[in-house]
Amino acid sequence: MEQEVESKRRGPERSEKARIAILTAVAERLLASGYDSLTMEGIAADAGVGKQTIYRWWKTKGDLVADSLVEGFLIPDVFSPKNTGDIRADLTNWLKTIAKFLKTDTNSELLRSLVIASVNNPEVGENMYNRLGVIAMFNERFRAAIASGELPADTQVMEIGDALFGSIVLRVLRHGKIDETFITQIVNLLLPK
Amino acid sequence: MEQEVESKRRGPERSEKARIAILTAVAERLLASGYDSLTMEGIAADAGVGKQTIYRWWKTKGDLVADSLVEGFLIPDVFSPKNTGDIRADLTNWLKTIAKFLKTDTNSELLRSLVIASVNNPEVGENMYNRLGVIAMFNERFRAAIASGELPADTQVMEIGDALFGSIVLRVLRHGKIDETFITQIVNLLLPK
Amino acid sequence: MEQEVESKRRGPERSEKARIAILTAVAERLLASGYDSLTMEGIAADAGVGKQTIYRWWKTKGDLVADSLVEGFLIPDVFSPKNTGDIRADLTNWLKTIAKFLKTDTNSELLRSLVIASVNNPEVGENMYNRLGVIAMFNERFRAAIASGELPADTQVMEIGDALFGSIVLRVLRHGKIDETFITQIVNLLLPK
Amino acid sequence: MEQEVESKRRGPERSEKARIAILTAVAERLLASGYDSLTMEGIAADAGVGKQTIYRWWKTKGDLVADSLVEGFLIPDVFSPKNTGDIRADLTNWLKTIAKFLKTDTNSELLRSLVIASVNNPEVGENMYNRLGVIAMFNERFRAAIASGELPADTQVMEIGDALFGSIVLRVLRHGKIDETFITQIVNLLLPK
DNA sequence: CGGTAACCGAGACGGTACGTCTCGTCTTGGG
DNA sequence: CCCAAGACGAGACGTACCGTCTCGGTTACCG
Repeated sequence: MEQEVESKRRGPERSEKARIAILTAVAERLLASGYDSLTMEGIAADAGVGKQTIYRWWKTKGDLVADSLVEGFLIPDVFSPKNTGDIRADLTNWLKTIAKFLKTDTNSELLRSLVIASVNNPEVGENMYNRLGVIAMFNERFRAAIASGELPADTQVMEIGDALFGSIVLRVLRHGKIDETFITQIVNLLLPK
Repeated sequence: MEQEVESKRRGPERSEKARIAILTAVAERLLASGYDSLTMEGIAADAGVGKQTIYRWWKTKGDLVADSLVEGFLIPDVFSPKNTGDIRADLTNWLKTIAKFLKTDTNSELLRSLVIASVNNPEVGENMYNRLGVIAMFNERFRAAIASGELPADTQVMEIGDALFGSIVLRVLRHGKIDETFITQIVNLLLPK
Repeated sequence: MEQEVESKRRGPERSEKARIAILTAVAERLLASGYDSLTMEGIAADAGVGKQTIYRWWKTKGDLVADSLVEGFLIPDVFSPKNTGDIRADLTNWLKTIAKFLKTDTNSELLRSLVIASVNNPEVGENMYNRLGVIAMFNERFRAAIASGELPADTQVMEIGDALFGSIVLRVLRHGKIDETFITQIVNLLLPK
Repeated sequence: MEQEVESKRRGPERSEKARIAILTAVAERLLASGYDSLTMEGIAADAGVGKQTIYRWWKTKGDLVADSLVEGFLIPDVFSPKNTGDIRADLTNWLKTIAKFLKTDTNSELLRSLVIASVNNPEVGENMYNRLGVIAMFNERFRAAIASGELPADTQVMEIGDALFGSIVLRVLRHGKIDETFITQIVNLLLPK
């Protein structure tokens, strides 16, 4: 991950242009041809940057992916669940957004790449949760539903979250579809009326 | 994957000794230091085999892992669920076996390696299900429970399976524990009394 | 070189068809793309022959080339010098035949290949002398000229031969021309009127 | 006013240490065991260098040999012919130096290796001429002899050179001796009194 | 205002591994 | 015992990247 800012130093400041170029190159490569083709030399070439500029600010490939993810180069900002007061409806709608996103080969391949990256760097996994709104859905929306009495206080929130997102990951790993039937079934299973 | 047997050809037959040596080497490397250190040259050296002998019979690294998995070099034969007539007890016991297996760093690292391998080769994923008894648990034990009336006929068997195994995979990816608490909670969630 | 025939042995006799196919394949490869592309596997494939059949009868690549040369697959039978009673005229005519032969890229490349082969197998060099008529020219035609009194008895026959053929080899090695001027000059130099 | 046309390159300069190590390794391998054992991997290993560093600067094995030759790693600097005013004596002495050099198996094997290398790279042949003093002998010493009237103006200098050096090459190819008798005879033949 | 420390691009370096090719030997089954 | 086929252990080929190091050039603070 990126280093912290020091108090005062000499010399030029970090080039924002280079930083953006690098994270953009990471995203383009990842989306275009998957994790295997994500080479440091390729990124440097695409970004028009020296390799040292990459290694100066990121230690590993996983850090690069994590950062590119955090900064929104990989997954759009559309996965914040709404709160209409109906937890089942909100969950279903959120799942539909995810299903739509994963419908393209590019995006499901991206998710597979992120799974690989998260093996080498746990931060990738965490950020993936964030970008896809998993945290927002379960840590916030579900907690709110409990607070409002819509759900019982002993609801196993994180277990439901893992079961739900785990189902999705498994399906994507085996190139399966995330369709309406699946959404209905999984919601019924994990959030019975 | 391995080629099919032809009708009749001339020349020496495939060396079983080499085949075993290769699959053993794959398993040893995978268990010892993960997917990243699984190099074709290393496998060949460990197995005392020419590289061409590997490429003659397997096209990709994923094929090697899939075969090593299928032939039982990676995961032991201990995950067949029992049928005591009590589906909750049988599921819980099966989960405990898996939890015990994944308790060691070696084995949880192995599962992470298999997840990576399954991205490049879907067969790895399928065979992982088989070896860990996921198929046996859900396609057989659950079906039997439905047949015996222990479970309702409309039980979403595969959805439960994915949710359960997906939870485990997610937990292992983020180096989390699979403990008794988790087992109790997930069973309660997915198989309510 | 090929093995000697034993007195009596069991089993089928050596396949003449295979022998010819192999020597033909050697010649074709050598003429088509030079010594570097002369691989044992390529020869076997071209000849429709098992590799062992080659190794059974020839020990080295050089032996193959030597045999292909001896049997006339590489250099045609047109280099026997005539004896018109005029040694200068006969030598000049013989040189013109050689010059014509070496005019094509294929043949000059062949000679370069034979030079390489002769480094690994001296027999190739000797047979090259034979096929190009060097032996016939100097060991026979020159001796005859001495016997008939056309040349002095102390003529350094083999030295002249080496000087002449050496000039040609050097020129071919450096891709130089063997033209009429060269022939006139070298004859004047080595066989002064 | 002169313009600074050369745009200075950025980045590290070529490593002279690596360059010398590589050419030395080429020479050692060539002298120790001939052209066949001259492998790129072996050179890289001997020189303590990555293979890419070789391929970065030399395209072929022949280029390596040519460079090693040019830089004097293969043939010593002792073949400049003298000018005593007696061309026959100078030629004879030069030939004796060469004969002495070629007396060892190592050096005659080296010459055979250089002949092979020159087939793939004409520069090797040219540089061999230079290092052995052939150019100096014929293009300079002979021209001087003509200028001083010691030799007739129409002397076929290069033809004599080729005939002489060709004789030597042929003899070395067939593992023959370059002895005093040979030298006397060839000088008498090509430079009659 | 000159020194100097950290930035940048480029890219050479010693390495590892890739997947392919060929070597020479060995092993089948058929003639 | 010959033959075609071809598997085998071995190892070189030339390429792609790795992560480190070294250039010359460019800021931007600091004394």
